[in-house]
Amino acid sequence: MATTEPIPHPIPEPLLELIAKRFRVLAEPMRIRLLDRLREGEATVGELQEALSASQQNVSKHLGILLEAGMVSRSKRGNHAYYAIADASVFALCEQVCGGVRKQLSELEALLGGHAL
Amino acid sequence: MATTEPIPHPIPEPLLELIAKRFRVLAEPMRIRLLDRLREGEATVGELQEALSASQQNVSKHLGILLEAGMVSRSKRGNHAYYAIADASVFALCEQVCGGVRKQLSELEALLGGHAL
DNA sequence: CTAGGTCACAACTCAATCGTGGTGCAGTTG
DNA sequence: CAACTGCACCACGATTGAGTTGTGACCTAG
Repeated sequence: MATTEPIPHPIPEPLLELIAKRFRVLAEPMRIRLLDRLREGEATVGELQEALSASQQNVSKHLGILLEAGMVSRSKRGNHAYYAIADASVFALCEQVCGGVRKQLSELEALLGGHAL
Repeated sequence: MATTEPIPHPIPEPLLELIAKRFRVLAEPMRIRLLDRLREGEATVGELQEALSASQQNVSKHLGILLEAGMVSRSKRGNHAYYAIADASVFALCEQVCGGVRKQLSELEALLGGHAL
């Protein structure tokens, strides 16, 4: 989209921490599940709570983290809070990671005798 | 490389944890610095230790984590252990994240008065 | 105004992890 | 062989984050 060559070589410290922080946000299965569910469209806390079989407080907390990271947006309508994907680029990230995971799994399968999953 | 559309919609649990685990590996500034330094080519633990101003044990430990994640490779030659990038796709990830960070920074700058970096 | 439902915040517990110090092992040198 | 160097493993505080419980704020309905 924009400049695809943004990184100076010795990555400066503050940028380094921002990058790590962003990775850390995605380093939790629950948050990935939330994002994955939000892929279908905006949803309320209650809907996400039920879809993921998690507690309301936990869902709210993780949504708060995703919100602060700028990955989702919140719009309060009436008695509900609707969350939606704000930065669709996270899916590109996930797919990249999935590629790496796939590669790893393939190697494992090869070592184990070539059986599929 | 391979299929670029690998993700079924409700991401299955085990895959979910693998993805999160991979993100977690990159969620540490020290490891990103190690990868960034290894971008120049293979290096020994001592070289990395000096380049990053970190303790030998810490460097070795993080390299072990990166090694287990399949992101670097180790080759022992004589009395030294040479580490090198094994999965160059991690840089694509970092650049994607940098894109997101840039966007965030731009928005912040816009809010603060539109000054450039 | 009262009752019920939805969401967010605060405090707590528990597990994982970072960094360090100490130590063992392999390889090199004289 | 003996001493030294380079690296990895183990165990220990100390910090961080996830998940739960409890509670309060806000909106809606009757």
